[in-house]
Amino acid sequence: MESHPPPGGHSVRTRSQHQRRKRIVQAAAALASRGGVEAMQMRTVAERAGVALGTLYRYFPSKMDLVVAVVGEEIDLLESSIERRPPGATTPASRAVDVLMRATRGLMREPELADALIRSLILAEVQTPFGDRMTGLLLRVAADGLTLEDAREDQIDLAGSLSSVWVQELLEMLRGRRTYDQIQRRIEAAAARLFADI
Amino acid sequence: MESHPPPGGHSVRTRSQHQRRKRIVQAAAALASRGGVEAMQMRTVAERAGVALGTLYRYFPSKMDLVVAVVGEEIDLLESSIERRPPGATTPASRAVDVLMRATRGLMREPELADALIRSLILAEVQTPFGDRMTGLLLRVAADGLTLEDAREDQIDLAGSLSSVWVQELLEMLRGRRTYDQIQRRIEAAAARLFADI
DNA sequence: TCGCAAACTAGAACAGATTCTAATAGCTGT
DNA sequence: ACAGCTATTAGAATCTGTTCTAGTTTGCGA
Repeated sequence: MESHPPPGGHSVRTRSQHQRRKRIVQAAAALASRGGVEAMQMRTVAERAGVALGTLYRYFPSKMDLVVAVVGEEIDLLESSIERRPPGATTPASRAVDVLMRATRGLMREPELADALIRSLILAEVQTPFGDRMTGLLLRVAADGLTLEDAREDQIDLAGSLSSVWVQELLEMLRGRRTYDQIQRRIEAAAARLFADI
Repeated sequence: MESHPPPGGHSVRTRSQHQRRKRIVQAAAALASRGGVEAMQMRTVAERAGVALGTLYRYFPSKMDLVVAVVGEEIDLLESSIERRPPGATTPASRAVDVLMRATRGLMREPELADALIRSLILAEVQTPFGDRMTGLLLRVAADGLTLEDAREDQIDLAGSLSSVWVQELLEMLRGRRTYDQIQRRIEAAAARLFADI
């Protein structure tokens, strides 16, 4: 239910705790990229990361928290990729499409992981930074550096909507009900309209 | 994972099997409309429906299948209500908004059940007719009688996108992260753009 | 260095979904 | 009435997420 404050409660996370946390997330990601969430069993993750089950639960109070952490890393990758090579298209809508399709291709590379992560996140009871981060990324890229704080409410609404459309399309694709081209067409259509006057 | 063919495998479902199935679904719905999915425990459902656990699993191979069945009944209600009293607004976009907000209010009445509904929709492996039905309903209502078969692909895309936005907003609401008014604002903004030239 | 609080560990315990088993009940065709 | 089949039942068993326990290790301020 909670996010994941460092174990101690009040103090700063030490280096070794940071390492441990990282090892756990990596082990989890490795397992998930094979058999999906069900292969990512808490006992197995703990074993693989070389920590006790209780320790795993100290770092990640629930499996969902762990999933969220794994997803967080994926988004980090996307963000740094965008930073490294920003979309060069000329309209806000096409820059947004660029980002989303790049993310789509990234996730397609590990379909099991993607499927597991997307599903879990959508079902998550916990507050996940996922939606907000994607929304912020879209705004930044579409409206040239606009941040979530500076954006007008209606701009946030529209970026959020585009993000929703994308997530749903991604899910459909992972279910085998959409091709990459279909997603692209739909995202382009939605972005062109939603971001027309952003 | 599977749909739910009648127990026997090949033969027609008998009356008593039909009754049994119905009792199970009713018991499940009753439990879910209180504590949500977690209150709807398989043992409890079986007990409440007066069948053995094994029998419950013969009818519904997984809890999700049971949820989907419960949800199916709710969707029927929703659709027939909308057909009984069609939205009277003047623009396609506002008729679509009308439908979606009516559905929203309907679902708000049983939040626990709604939560289960939306979640199951999103993660169902099985093809739930819901997405298509909602898309079709939106098209029909917005473009005055247009059916899924007659619609152009781009129209279906846009209606599908609006449906995605709605589902995501609904989920956020059920998580307590959106108010009704926020949803309305977002749906109106999205519909106005997506359905502008439908 | 001492001592304490927090972190860690192995493993048992618990909970709820799902599966399995052995036995019984009910129907169908002969 | 009988044989053979499927449905059903009670209950045990299994699997995995989560919690709990009791004891050990570690970091660190006095």
